[in-house]
Amino acid sequence: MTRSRASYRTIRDEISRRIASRVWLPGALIPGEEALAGEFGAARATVNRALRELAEQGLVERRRKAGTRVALHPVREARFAIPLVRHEVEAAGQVYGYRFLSSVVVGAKGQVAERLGLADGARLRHVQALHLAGSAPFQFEDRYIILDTVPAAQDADFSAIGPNEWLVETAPFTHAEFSFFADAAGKEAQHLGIAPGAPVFVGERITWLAERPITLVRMVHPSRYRMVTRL
Amino acid sequence: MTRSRASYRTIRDEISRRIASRVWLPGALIPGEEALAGEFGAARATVNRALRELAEQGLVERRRKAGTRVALHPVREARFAIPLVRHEVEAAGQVYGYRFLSSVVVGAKGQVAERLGLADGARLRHVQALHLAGSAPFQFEDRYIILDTVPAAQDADFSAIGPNEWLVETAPFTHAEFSFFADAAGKEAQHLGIAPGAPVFVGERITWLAERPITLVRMVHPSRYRMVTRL
DNA sequence: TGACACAATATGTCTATACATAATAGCGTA
DNA sequence: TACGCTATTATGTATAGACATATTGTGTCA
Repeated sequence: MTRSRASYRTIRDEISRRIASRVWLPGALIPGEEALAGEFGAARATVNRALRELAEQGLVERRRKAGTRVALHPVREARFAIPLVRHEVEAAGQVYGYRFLSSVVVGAKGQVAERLGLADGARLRHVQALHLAGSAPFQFEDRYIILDTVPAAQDADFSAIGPNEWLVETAPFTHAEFSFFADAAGKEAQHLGIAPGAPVFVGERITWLAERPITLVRMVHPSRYRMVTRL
Repeated sequence: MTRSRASYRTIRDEISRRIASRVWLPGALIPGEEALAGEFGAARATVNRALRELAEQGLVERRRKAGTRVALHPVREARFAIPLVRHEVEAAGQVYGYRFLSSVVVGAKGQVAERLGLADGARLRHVQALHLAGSAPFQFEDRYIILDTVPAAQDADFSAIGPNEWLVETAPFTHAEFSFFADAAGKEAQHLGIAPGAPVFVGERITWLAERPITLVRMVHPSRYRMVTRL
């Protein structure tokens, strides 16, 4: 009976349900893997996988010897996919457009040098481009590429393919830092077709290849943009 | 030899390294689990776990029978922790302050009713509050709680403890939708101590308990706020 | 009483094996 | 050639058993 195919999914969802329905209260210790394995008629490894996923979701906290307890303040995390702009636009059912604006090689200085941990004067390629959804501006891209780390970027042609797309295929990264915030539109206002000072949604990203910075990019969206995720 | 303690971490990191160093190029098929198990002197299950994690990170794509290949456009995902405001402020080393602003029970209507999938007139408790970091406004919270789903919220006292904190301990959620965007400050400007129309960073969240909406909240931050994550 | 060592314990990980399942590739037939 | 069935194959999941490791709690000794 209940040849219930006690898969780790079943177990995970059932435990999740018990937490949601307050059978197991926040902070409470839940039965050990062995006990649950008994209850569900599964192997401990199966229960382990179920609990491990719940812990990743932040629904429970696990500690050796201490056991598993329902998270008191479920510090859950939202996950946002970071796709290519092109894919993002196309996924919304619109036609992607790309407009190259400018490119120049400069020496690192000031805030940019500091944020990248570079000595003043390190050579950077500074690229600006505009991404369109249909005929409407979608994202203004303002990017610095560290030529020491990615020498090939020196001569890359960004007039047809965006530097982002070029980079993901050419220079994989190992670490990254993302930050998102609201700002008032500055010089990019004209490219985005909005008034100077209008609110914009800014995403900044720095990527590294094992301690060496690859690129710093500032992606500016008009305020109609929404970054959405579900869980 | 290489009694190398071939843990799944070791394997995962080594594969990750090979991808980063372009030993295995984007789009390329990498050896099967069996082969890798052989190479690393591990069981297939161990290799499986390593690859499964890499797939979750978006670094590789796996399909039955087709095998595992290096993601062409690594659609990686950034994960943002969604902590309690209080913890967020305290983690920044500042003193958390809370100011209750208003609370009223209203009937659902218009956009709010629509977004929550509620019939017009469903009873909601509408709460407004301000969260402070030190003496500076940190977040303006504008929340609707669906009383059908959380009857206890009818009489809860939000003058000392914020509705967010009350909810996470009282009404765990099973699903959620997050969205983030930039906007121009409206009526909340005065509470945040900024000029009307100044850019603000807005986080909206809807949570559900198994198809039943719990709450809709709009969290408004002054533009100095940054949402940051690393990976 | 306090500090420290140690045993007990729950989770963490690995192995070997088996069967399940999705998806491809190839074969045979119309 | 086109279509559809089938065998094959790589991943997906489950199992029992074992050992590893972190952490708690206890007991001992100063």
